[in-house]
Amino acid sequence: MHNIDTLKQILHKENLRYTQQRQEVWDEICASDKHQDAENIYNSLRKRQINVSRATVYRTIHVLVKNNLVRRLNLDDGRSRFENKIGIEHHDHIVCLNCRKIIEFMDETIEKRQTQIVKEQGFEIVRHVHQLFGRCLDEKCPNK
Amino acid sequence: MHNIDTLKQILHKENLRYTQQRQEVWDEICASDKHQDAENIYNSLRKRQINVSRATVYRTIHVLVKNNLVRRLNLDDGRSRFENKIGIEHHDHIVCLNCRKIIEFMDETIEKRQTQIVKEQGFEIVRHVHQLFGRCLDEKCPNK
DNA sequence: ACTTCTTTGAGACTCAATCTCAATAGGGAA
DNA sequence: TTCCCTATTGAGATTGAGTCTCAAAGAAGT
Repeated sequence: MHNIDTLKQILHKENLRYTQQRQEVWDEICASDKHQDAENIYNSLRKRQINVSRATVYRTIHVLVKNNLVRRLNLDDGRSRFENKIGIEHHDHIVCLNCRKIIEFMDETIEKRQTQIVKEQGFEIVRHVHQLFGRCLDEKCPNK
Repeated sequence: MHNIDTLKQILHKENLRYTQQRQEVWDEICASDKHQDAENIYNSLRKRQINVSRATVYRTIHVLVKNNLVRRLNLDDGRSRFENKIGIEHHDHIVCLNCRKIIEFMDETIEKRQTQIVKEQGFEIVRHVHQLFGRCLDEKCPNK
C-alpha cells in the first residue's frame, strides 16, 4: 500500500519513528474525502477501537502538514480542517454558509494572475488561500 | 465628523444605543491603517485612559462587522484582525511569513473570474477570502 | 535481551473569544 | 429635570481548539 511507504519515507527524512498511531492518523485522513477536523479524526479512530490520544492526532497532523502530505484548511469556523494532498490536484474551495457544503474549484487564469501579482510586489510565494463563501441552491440546503 | 453619523446610523438601524464605548472602539479602528487585533484595540484605548472592557471591544466589533463598517481578517495566526471598510476600496492581502508585513492588492481579472466560477457552481456569493503568503525582499525583514 | 532515545496518553494548561449577571447608564415620557 | 424601563457595561468565569508536561511504554540498533 503506497500510503505506508509515503509515510515511512517522510518519517525517516524527519528522523522520526514509524508508529502504528501515526499510520492510523494518516490512513484516516486518506480514507475520507470529507474535510475533517482533528476532533473528527480522533473520534473516527476511537470508534474503530483504535487507541490514539488527541495529543498524538495533533502531533501527527503537524508532521503531515509540514511535509505536504496533508493540507490544513481554515474555513473561518474556528477549527482547522484537513485534506490529503497526495495524488490530488491543486484546488481551492467554495463554501456554502448555510449547509457548509464544500465544493472544490481550480482556475488557471486566477493561478497565473496570482503568481504575477506576488512577483510584482517582490515576494516569493509560499502558499495561498482562496475561498469563496456564499449560499448554494441545493434542494436540501436550509437556505431554500 | 462623519464617523459619528455612520455609527449612529447603524446603531439606530439595529435598535442599539449610541454609547461612548462604541464610539471609541469605532474611532480606534478608523484611526489606524494597521490591521489591529482585538487585544491591540483594547490596549490602545486603555493607554489613552479610555475605559472599555475587553467584552465591550469584542461586542462592538461584532456589530461593526455585521454592518459592514469593518472587515474581519483571518490571517491564520490564531486571532482576527480588523480594518475599516468605510471609504476604502475592496482589496485582498499579501502577507510576509517572516516579518508579517501586509500588502494590499486588487485584481480586476481575478475578481471577475471569481464571480463567474461561483455562478457556474450555482452559488450566490457573499464574500471571499484571497490571501497570498510568502516571503518579502525587504531589507529589514528577518528573511534576508 | 539490553540500552538508549523517541513516542505516547492523560490531563493540565494556554489563549482568543464568549458568556454571566449585578451595577450602570441611555433616552423617551411627563 | 426627574423617573422609569431597558440596554449596556465590566469583571471575571467559561468555553473550546490546540499545546504542553512528564511518567510510562515502545521502537530499533547492538
